[in-house]
Amino acid sequence: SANPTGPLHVGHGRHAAYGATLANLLRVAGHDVSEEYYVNDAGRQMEILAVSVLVRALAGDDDSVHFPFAGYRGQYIRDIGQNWRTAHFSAPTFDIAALMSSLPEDGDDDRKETYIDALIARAEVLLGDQFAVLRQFAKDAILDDIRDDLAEFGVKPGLFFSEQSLSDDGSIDAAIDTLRSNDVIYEKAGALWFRTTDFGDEKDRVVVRDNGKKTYFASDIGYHLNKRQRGFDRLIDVWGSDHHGYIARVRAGMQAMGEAPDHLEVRLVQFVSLYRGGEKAQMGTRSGNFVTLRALREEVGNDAARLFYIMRSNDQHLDFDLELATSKRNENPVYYLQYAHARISNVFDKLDTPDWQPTQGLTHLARLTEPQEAAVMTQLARYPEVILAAAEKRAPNVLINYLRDLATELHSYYNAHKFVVDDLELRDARLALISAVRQVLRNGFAILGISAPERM
RNA sequence: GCGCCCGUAGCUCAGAUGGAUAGAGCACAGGAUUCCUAAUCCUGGGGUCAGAGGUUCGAAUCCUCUCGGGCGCGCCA
Repeated sequence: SANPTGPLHVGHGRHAAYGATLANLLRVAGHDVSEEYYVNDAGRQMEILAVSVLVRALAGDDDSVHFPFAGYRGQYIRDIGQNWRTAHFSAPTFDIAALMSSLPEDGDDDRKETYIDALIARAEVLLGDQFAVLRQFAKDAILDDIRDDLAEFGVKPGLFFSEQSLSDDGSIDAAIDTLRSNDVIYEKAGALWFRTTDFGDEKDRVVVRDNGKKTYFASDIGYHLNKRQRGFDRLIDVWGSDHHGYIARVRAGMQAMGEAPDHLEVRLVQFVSLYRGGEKAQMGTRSGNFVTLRALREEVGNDAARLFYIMRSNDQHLDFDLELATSKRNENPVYYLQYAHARISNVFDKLDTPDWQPTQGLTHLARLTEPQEAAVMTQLARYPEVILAAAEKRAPNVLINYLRDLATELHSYYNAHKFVVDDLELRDARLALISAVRQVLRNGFAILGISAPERM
């Protein structure tokens, strides 16, 4: 999931790559898998997004106009503002001065919260029904961008699930009612609390605030219950590691609903640091000046991005070296793997009998007696167990390590022996073997979401 | 203070369920191309597996503590 308040950045990319690859892996291992992207489109952040866009729509590129400290910045906000104005606000009924007159003082501290709330309230008054239209417009624009970005990255969840829809269709209220009837809800200081301590959490948690608004946690319970009710046995969540403290309470929520705790499995993804050569690249989120997933993909390509993101175990910090990802040498695992595939393809391209079939070699496999051939065959035989182990451990990097080893054996074999020899029986046996290697590489690449180039 | 993740070669990292002399790439030194792509391969030096205890016939792996790094501990999302 990610907040639809701006483009995906490099951190989100790792989550997407991990989740998509894990889904592929589980599918190949025999599971029935559905992928969902949870959209955090509820609450105040969408309103903050709306006013950020509104300020830009009214101020244009006049940077002398004050921009709220709590607002979302970046070129994309300007673009959406411009588009919204053209589509829905071509004849403004008020100007920037009216929007911003006599608001409390803004500042880069606690004051920004008060300020942005006042600005939202003002915008709602001035825009009336149009405020909801604006909010929807901004959200759709960003979600469309995220969807396109992910699709280009080979990540295509079957469902983008809206958090807001849980409030709209009463799912959250229903969940809270269930909790109430299970006697784990109580009221304190005007808020509704869920006694998660009954289920091992370290303290109880608020589900409805004293201002009547539901917390993010309430949505979480509603969402997971909803997913269970849609028939899914096992829910695998991919979260940022900074959310690890939430596992206990969400699991408590499931248990209180009468769900077995092991129906929910949470996989944490650690942070990504970008490097360019030896130097750490800027990745701060301040001023909207972060590195987007799209920029990263454009710089290193989809294949390198997909592979680098999941090359390391997901619970380990990732140093993503942009120079390494584009280098065309052994040090770059993308090329190393793909080159093995291209080399094999090239052998078949050069073959003077283009209709050659692997079955021709199967009856002569006993001719494969070289140590490199034994090594390749041993490695090939491991593929099924590696798939199962990687799926079981939820660790796509296990598959990558395997494919690297397979590529190594292939490259060594290639350098030690010629495949297309005059002895046709031996030739056919060798071609059958490398044809099998090519197939396993293709299968593995498909799981990893990277391409299998015929030539490089 | 409490919780989660982590600490393996100069650098980036593999080493699931404990098992023989701890592996790879980069970097460093040397070598291979009349032959299917050298984006490759082969050879070599380089490690007290953060430290200290413990369990075990056997520990990088399991347990405890210490040190070091990252991230959390809201009526935020």
